[in-house]
Amino acid sequence: MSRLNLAFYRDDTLQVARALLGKRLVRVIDGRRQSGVIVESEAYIGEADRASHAAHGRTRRNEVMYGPPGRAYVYFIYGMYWCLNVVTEEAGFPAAVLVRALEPLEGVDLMRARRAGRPDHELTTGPGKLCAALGIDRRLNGVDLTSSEELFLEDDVPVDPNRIAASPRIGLNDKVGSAAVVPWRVYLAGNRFVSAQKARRG
DNA sequence: TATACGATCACCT
DNA sequence: GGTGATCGTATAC
Repeated sequence: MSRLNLAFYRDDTLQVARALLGKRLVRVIDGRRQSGVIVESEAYIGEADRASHAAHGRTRRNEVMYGPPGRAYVYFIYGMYWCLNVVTEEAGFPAAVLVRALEPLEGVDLMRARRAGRPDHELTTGPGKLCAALGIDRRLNGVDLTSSEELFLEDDVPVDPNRIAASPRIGLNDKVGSAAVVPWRVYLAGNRFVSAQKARRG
């Protein structure tokens, strides 16, 4: 299994969002691997994207998005959840892909322990859930995914492009205008680990 | 210094 | 269908 390299992340963000589907997200804690296949992601592209954290320019919070590609951008939301992004494109241009859902593969026992009381099919079916399951928090913000020993991505089995579906991104405020409707969420159609709260398009 | 709110989730009816 | 939890961040005073 080979690790994704810098060139993978430096690419066009929408391309990376699609290419991440089927890749393996690996978290290593105390030498134990916990991993899952990415089945859902969302692209956030530049300051012109009004739904992006970079929509109002560079701040201490979003500065990792402005840095080199291949870094983890981990942010805190709603007072209790963490979300994981991978930074894309050239340094200086703020763009990233939010990892929204995983199909668990390795270390499921550890994920169950961190998500006590949740059934297996709800361990990683959302951006907050997967960070809880894999023990991802602010300590990993800015980590270089091309060299880190605790968080990285690997190649896995190729995905049939025909299985990739797209939809508007989830959870955006109406105030972001047209950014709320562009189909920058992508996912593996039919996969049971795609996040699916309520009825949802796509 | 104060305040409003969010790239969510779980639990309620 | 609706909403409370809970706090870092941005922005307004």
